[in-house]
Amino acid sequence: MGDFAERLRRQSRKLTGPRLAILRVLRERRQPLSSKEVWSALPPGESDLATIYRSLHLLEDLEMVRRFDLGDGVARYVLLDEPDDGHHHHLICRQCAEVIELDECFVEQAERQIARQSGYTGLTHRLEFFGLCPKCQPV
Amino acid sequence: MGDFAERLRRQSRKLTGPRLAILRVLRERRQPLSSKEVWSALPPGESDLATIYRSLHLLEDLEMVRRFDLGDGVARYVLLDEPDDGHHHHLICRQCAEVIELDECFVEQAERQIARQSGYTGLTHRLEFFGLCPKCQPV
DNA sequence: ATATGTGCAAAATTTTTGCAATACT
DNA sequence: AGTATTGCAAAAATTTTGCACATAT
Repeated sequence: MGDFAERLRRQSRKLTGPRLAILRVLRERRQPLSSKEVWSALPPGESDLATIYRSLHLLEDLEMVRRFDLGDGVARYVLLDEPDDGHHHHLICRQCAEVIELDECFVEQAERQIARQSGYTGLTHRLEFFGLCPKCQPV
Repeated sequence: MGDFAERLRRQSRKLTGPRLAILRVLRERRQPLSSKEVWSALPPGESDLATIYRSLHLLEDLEMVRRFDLGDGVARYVLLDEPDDGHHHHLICRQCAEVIELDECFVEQAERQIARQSGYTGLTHRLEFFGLCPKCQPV
């Protein structure tokens, strides 16, 4: 966890109790969590929802956390374990929302070609797979 | 536009003024639009925001429209021109939110492999590219 | 010491819902 | 005629903000 302290300090941001707590929750449950879910996971009375919203925004800016839209109107976040964790994609169960990380990424070449053809620069992408995990499949 | 009437009728849903208006707006501006944006695009006093929310939900269920999350907390929608429009991806300018449709999709093989390895079924995916369009690039 | 961050309460935003009146088929 | 849908107003739900106090560096 020392790494996070480091990265916060570098931006003259502080490693506070609430931020640590949030990071811990995101690390335990590895699913994308909404602000409210993080808040419920913390000891009652010991955390403030507004603080969690603010912290998650900050952590997103610092790229310690990644916003993740599941398609209902709620922002969820997952921990990015390493600073430049490279890059991976997700496989998400439509039913139980289990998330599997896929570590390969084969989109890079396509990205280069698209950049060339469109004139766009600074390309990034987001790729997510959805399906039914084995446990959720009808028998 | 007759096609939409057809598809609504088949589900015993009605082709009403507001729905037509919404579809027209989505067809003219081809960008992903939020409920409020659709509402502002319509003659003032002639449309109700709640109706637009309800209509967009319905149209999404009927797969005449597709929900599109740009990452702020606002649901946007684009028209799906054909019933099974196949499948394409988007290239979105981070600055001006211009959207370009990419009609090729090269993810299908990967999808098959992931399904095989993970045991997931019914795989679908979502792939979006982000970048700076030529007009938005710093000189 | 000082800038950054928290907690609380209040506000702003986005989305949903109830119900009587209206419009489509 | 009969059901689906609208419009309005009110409520939920989510997210943001102001400000005095607290905390990390």
